[in-house]
Amino acid sequence: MAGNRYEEIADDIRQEIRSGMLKADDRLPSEPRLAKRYAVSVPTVREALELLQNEGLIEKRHGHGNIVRRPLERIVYTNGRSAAAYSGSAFDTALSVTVTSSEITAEDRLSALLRVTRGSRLTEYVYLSRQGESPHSLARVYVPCSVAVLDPPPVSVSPLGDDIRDLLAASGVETTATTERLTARLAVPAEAKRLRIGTSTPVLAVERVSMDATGRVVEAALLVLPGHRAEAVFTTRSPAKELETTG
Amino acid sequence: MAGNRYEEIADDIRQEIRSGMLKADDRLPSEPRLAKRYAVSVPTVREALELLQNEGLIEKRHGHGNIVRRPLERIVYTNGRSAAAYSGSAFDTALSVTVTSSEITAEDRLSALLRVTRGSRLTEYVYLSRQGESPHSLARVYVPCSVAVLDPPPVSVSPLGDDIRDLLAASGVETTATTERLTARLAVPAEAKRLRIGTSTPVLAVERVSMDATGRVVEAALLVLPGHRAEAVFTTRSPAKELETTG
DNA sequence: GAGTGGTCTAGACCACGAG
DNA sequence: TCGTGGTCTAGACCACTCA
Repeated sequence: MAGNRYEEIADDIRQEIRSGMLKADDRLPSEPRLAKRYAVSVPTVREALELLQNEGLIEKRHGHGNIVRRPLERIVYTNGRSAAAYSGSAFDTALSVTVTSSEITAEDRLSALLRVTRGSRLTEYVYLSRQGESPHSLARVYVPCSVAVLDPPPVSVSPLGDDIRDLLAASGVETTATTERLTARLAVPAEAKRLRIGTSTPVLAVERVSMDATGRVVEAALLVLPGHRAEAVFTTRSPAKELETTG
Repeated sequence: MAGNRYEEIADDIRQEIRSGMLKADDRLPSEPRLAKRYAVSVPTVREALELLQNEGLIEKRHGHGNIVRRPLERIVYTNGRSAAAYSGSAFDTALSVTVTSSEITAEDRLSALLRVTRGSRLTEYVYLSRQGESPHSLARVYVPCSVAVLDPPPVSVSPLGDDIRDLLAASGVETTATTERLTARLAVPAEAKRLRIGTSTPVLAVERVSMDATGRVVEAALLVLPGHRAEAVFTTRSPAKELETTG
């Protein structure tokens, strides 16, 4: 089926995980040991493990071992709101979200995203959600200080920073339009470290920009969602039906 | 900066491409030659080239060489419609789209997607768009035979199969809602071969489902867009304003 | 300090593509 | 046929984790 030796090995270990022979938090045999078991060299084993890492089945820990991951909650991002599938009782640990905030200066990318002049002051909120020990998703939310200066919510229930817009609304800044730009790319090293994934793991990257009625950007966010546990769902109703009614 | 040797090498070659020292369609020196130039081993060179392949800068051709890619048009998928950025005159070759169709039987995944019973008959349209010699994007569109049997458009201008919905509308089947589900993953071998990308290249995968007013699924599509040249943009207006009017 | 994964070496052999 | 990339080997050396 899979002509490559490392794919066969990955299939075999995947089977051991799915069948329950290897359980969550178990440590795989060391890479030299796996190489012996499958009668291959260590780099071949490592290629197989890389596949499993990219699927979210194992976590590689330098100096420690290759660990079977607990199944994590899927991130569902629906029409501009996070709706992490709180799939009832399927998970023994709930999501926890930590938020840190700091004031920063808008540089090239952020000034373009928020449509403010370079050097403007912004508040940055960094949302890191965890499920048990495992980092789950990463969101960075930016609000120009000229729009509002909010108290940072020390503990949030919105892993992707949705509550910022609610806080803005509470202080009189209404969001009337949100634009999301989604791309698929590999994790950059800093993200990989934070989310405990590999640099060959695909992520769904979301740029979210919220505007008020005057077209002013009131909030922007950069979301990084590991590909193997994230999906974005958008529903559009009655498209292209305005052709007849437009004058 | 980048502690890894292969990242330094990738940076160097990237620079040569961006600066114009290496031009589109140029063949890089062979991998052993590059290894000599950088005083590293061939596998290290190959890791560097893999990075460049994943960024869409080069194309690896087995038995032939590593080729500098022409810059390709970006795929912009906006609110359920493809709006490939025909960026004016920047590209010397236009997109061409070839469509092939065949009648198939709905299996597990497709029957669930289209909400038809397993074994139902479907028409499958495969859209492969190319820019010059390079495959650009891949779309598979499915229409249940119970909904309509359309003439396949032999040449299309919609690289992502949008015209199917127009054809459906022309035959009296109106689409009133479209749901897109987007994920980031690595290309599977079959896709990698068709799109001439690598199996470590991230793709933006889109599942699109279109329904008519009765909730019947009239069309579904599976889109595969190479991550380095695709983005999906969704705009939502006045969200969460119905809270006060709902009883 | 013992054991682990991370990076890299210097080859071998096979499969593919073009002349 | 020959040069290319694709896969794999059998190590070396370093960096990290944990007892």
